[in-house]
Amino acid sequence: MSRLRPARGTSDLLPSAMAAHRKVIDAARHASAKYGFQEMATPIFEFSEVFSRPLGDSSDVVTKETYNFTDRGGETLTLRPENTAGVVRAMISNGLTQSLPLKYFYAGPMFRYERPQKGRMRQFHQIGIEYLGPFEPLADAEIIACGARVLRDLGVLDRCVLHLNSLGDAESRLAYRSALVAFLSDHEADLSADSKARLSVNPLRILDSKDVRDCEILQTAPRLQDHLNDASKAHFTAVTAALDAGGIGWKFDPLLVRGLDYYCHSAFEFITDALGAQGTVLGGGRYDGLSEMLGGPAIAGVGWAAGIERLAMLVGADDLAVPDIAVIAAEPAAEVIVFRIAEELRTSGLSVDIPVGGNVGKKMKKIDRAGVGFAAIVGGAEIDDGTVQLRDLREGNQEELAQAGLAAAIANRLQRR
RNA sequence: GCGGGUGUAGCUCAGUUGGUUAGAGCGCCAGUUUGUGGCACUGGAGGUCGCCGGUUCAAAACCGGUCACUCGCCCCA
Repeated sequence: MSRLRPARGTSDLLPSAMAAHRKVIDAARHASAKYGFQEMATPIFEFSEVFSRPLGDSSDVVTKETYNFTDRGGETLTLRPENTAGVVRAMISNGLTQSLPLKYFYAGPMFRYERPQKGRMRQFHQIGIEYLGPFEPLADAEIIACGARVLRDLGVLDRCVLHLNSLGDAESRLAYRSALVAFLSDHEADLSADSKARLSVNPLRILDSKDVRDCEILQTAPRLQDHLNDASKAHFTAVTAALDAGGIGWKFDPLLVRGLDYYCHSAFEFITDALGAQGTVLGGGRYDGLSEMLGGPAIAGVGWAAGIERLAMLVGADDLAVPDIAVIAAEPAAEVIVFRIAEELRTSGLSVDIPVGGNVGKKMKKIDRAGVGFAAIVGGAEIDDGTVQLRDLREGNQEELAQAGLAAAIANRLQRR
């Protein structure tokens, strides 16, 4: 075991892992483009206020999970723990509040200081979409539909259940919050230690406690859906009607409360039981208050993010890309010719490897192990004739071809496979 | 921050009640094949047994500490 290792909670993406990530990102990019989302990126670090102001002091993400640092100019910066705040900040910074609505897709690394475990890393990667501007419930439905399509295109939707809840608007949430606090205060002595602490800081979070006694108490607690005002009820009904019309299955989950403070109305998670304790594979909701919290105008928004590592574990990797052909010099005098042929083949669109080191046998062995299907061998006789020996490694046969027009001949044989 | 599990070759793992020079499979390198891969055979390289200390005539094994990884709690993607 080497002493040289990646920092805790980080890992290298070697080609096979990278291929799985690529597959997830490509699927999400294609699916979101069908809904009109355009790819963009924000910096991976921001002034710390970008995250601390909207996420709130009660959120675990900010209180204990962020990577903060001071740069040489004395600025206080934070590695992004999620990307929604950064996207909204970008909207405000670039004056795009005059160009609504905006539909953005992003993919990139996020950072949270946590104990790593299955499906959870300190540097992890997310794909996500943000739909900025519309307050209409159809926007909620559209981004959920987009999330479902990403999962379906990846072939994992049937292993996920869409959990959906409504947190209501600010008025409904406040009314419910006071009712819940009043109820739980009567049972405070029986609550778990964590929940006691949350009672004053972030009482809604007690709803998704997994503590057994907490769950018993919550059986008789006032319910969020009973405190939704008419506007909030209408919003939720419209979202679910659209999902039903679009053939998207969902499950009402009154205990689903997302961790970040700026959520309202729709909150949802696609959850799987195939990943151990980290079941949430894609989650999001509506965040109409976020822009104002950042000091911008009141602008509505809905979006979601999905963990690439978690999806990649569900999806598995494709085979790695292998060159179409290797061009082999049988003697030193053939090397420049081989190089010239390789460049010509690449110009024609083929992917070409030039194995180095050892004799022809070693080179053949190397490309065979790599899975290359064809070898073009050039030695003294071929130099004189302007030919190559084209060997088909899968069939085991070989023929002599002119160097001129070689690309077409190879393309032809690749087609026939 | 709190619990459980695991640390032996590049990888997956054996290693008996403590006992000579720590093993296997796969992988890697080389040869049988000096212009041709797979298959086979032969040989080779590669280990401070995570680290430090203790017990012992003797420790990969037993004890203590420590570090790392891993799975959970918390929270989330």
